[in-house]
Amino acid sequence: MSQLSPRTRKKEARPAELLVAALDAFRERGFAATRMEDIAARAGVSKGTIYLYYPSKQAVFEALVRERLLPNLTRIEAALAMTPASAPDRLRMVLAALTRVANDPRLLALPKLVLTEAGTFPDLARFYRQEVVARGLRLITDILEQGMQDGDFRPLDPQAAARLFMAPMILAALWQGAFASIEDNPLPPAALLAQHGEVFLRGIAARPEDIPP
Amino acid sequence: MSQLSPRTRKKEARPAELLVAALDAFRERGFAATRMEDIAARAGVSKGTIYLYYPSKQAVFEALVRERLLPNLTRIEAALAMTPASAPDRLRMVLAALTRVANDPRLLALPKLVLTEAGTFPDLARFYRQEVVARGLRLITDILEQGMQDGDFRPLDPQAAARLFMAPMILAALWQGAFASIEDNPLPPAALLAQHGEVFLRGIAARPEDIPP
Amino acid sequence: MSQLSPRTRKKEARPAELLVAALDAFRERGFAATRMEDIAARAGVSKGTIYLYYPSKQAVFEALVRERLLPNLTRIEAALAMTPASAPDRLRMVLAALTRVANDPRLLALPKLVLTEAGTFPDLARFYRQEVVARGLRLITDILEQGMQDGDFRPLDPQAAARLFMAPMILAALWQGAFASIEDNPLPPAALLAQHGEVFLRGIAARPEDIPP
Amino acid sequence: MSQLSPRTRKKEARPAELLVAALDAFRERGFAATRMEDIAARAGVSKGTIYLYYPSKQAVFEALVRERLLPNLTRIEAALAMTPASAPDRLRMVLAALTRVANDPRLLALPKLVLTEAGTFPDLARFYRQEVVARGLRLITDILEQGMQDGDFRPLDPQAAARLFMAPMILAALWQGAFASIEDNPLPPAALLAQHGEVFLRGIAARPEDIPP
DNA sequence: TATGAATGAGGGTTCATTCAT
DNA sequence: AATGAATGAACCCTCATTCAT
Repeated sequence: MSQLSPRTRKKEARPAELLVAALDAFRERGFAATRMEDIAARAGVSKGTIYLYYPSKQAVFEALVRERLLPNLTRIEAALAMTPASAPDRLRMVLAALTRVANDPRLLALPKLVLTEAGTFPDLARFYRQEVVARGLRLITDILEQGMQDGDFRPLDPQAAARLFMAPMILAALWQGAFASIEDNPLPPAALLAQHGEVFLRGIAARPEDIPP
Repeated sequence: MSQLSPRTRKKEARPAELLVAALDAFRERGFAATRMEDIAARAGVSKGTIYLYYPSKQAVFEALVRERLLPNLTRIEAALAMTPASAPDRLRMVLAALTRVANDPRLLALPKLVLTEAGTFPDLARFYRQEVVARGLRLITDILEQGMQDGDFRPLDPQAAARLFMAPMILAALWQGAFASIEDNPLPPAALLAQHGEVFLRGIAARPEDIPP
Repeated sequence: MSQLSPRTRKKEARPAELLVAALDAFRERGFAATRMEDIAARAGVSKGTIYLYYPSKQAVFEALVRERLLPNLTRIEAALAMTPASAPDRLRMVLAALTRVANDPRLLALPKLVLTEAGTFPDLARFYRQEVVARGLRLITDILEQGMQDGDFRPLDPQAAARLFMAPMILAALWQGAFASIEDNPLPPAALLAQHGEVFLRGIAARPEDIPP
Repeated sequence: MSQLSPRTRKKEARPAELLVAALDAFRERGFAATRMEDIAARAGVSKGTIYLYYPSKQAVFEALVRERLLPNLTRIEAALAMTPASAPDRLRMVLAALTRVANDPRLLALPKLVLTEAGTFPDLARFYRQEVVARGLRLITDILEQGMQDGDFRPLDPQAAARLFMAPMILAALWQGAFASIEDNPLPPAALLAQHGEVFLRGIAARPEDIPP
């Protein structure tokens, strides 16, 4: 992999460069309003070059989701598998990971784009539903169920509670795209998620008085 | 709806008919992908007729927000102004109102559309930001501050907490558009919001043990 | 004709009112850019009413030319037929008539409109060519030939000279439409035609020194 | 013109090819009635190609005026600046240049188009007024004033006389577009201008008897 | 006779995609 | 592999004309 000559390595890097350019373009204008020429210009190549690597504009979008979002999810899954932490602490770990994502506007843009464009691209929505959403929700429901068994959380519908746990993240993602440019005093995503951790953990705790403020 | 030909139906009903048709079309395909002809066909009129009532596609969208979403907000504001209820009960009232909206897919589609298309239509985003979001958030922050003063809620950042309170509503709105068609066993918005009410109220309560489960 | 009741007279006047409105509209925006609704609004009627009197927009235009331009031409022909004046004086009479037309922006607009739109309406062009241009040129060529016979004018090609005699009139007509609105110090048509009379009469005179300055 | 396919022809020639095609199309149908597709078909390219070189239909028109009409004017100005000829001879030079333009139907179509469409395109009218009309009139008024000083011309209003000098040219331009196709025995523009030179020069001469017939 | 809501063909413009170089 | 000129389908909007009242 790293034995390749610079010339070859450059060729290999091209698709990734294109995806970065596409992500920035999509972030700024949305999928529909982004022209292939915009992406090409950002990547410093010509319009036709994109088609050497991706057969269509939609394919660029799909590659973006596939290659940028999933690795983050996999990383969290791995970290959780290795730790013996309690359910509340695991939720805190997930929240910390989400906060890292939320602080990177590029990463934060991906869920927003998917949600925004899912209606127009059923294939993408299906892929995202299965590969990202389902896996992400399972992560949370597993923790919730463990917490209920351990007596840390009171009885909950894990499906609903898992979605509630993710909701502020989605809100933060959408907010940046929708109102970022016109918002006078934007609330930083990190502050939102911090408060969320407190409120949510207390809200589901079996003994709320034990939760540090 | 009516079997009468367009020329014989009453013209006063036309704008409302067009908005309903437009909302259904936007719900199904999004704003950008909806053609004026789609809206016209749904309304049982011809393309040009729309322009007798709205000067552009964007104007149709704006009318939709203005005439469908704002009245609901105004109604809640009025109801809250008249009641002597405590802060927690006020939050429950708002949640009940949100649940009513969430159970009407047409209404629920509007916030989703705005969030989805806001990037492309800064004017609309600004209008929505001021007339819907700002007013809605003030509603919640007022309640939260009252609750803190009354000793019902523990100390919170009202700006963050208000957004957290709304987050599941946004999630429900997005979910239906993005994944409704492909979701195997969708979680009803009402169930999500019910659980949210419980968790959130406990999470912010000064004495969580007083909150009924 | 004048025995009709007011109610009937009003109906009879409708077509003429429409033509006046159409002329004003055409003057201001040209034929193509004038909408039937513009004409209707000026005439104080509704769009559909125009179609009760004229089957199409083009028909309105043709009626305008037919009923407004020809009578003026006929009047000059009649005046010339009755006078025993010399050829130079006849030319001066024609010029005086043209000056009266040139001072009435409404009348002046008609030749301009025809010239402007003739390319798009071959039927109209043919009618105008035969009924207005040919008759008008014959008027002038007759005078020029009389003047040559009488020894007042030097030998000329009457076809060319007749067109030269009319050229400044055409120029004045076009000028008002094309540049009237942006011209800083417009030259009044009457001044142009006055100078033209002098220059042209001297230019074709057999004894230019006899022409008063 | 070339039998090569558009993709193989040279791109440098494209703008000029498009202008020729556009001029022919405008000549035949006028600006408003010409569709971009007409121009494209004449140029042997597709509709979209035009937009690679000109941002709008109006821009095509403006380029036409700018690149076809102005150079002719500049050429005359330069020629006059270099010659020591008398005022009458200068007028003859201008007339010769006008005759060359008048003999080229394509060139002759441009002033006609501007005059015809000026009402609808104020920007174009303003540009033409300043860059073509004003410069052209100054050319003539300068000559007229020199001629009056030299005692070659009798006292005149130079503004009016300059317009009178141009009037037959305008007439010729309009005539071809308006009636060319239906005229039975058209008078060649050259003959008209030749006679005009004679008549006008005699008409403004201080000593008409010196003017050769 | 008069209205004005409704129609729908038509055209300017955009842009994802193709392809000759 | 890379280019970028060329393509042409698609879509918003206009407005002359129609027709039920």
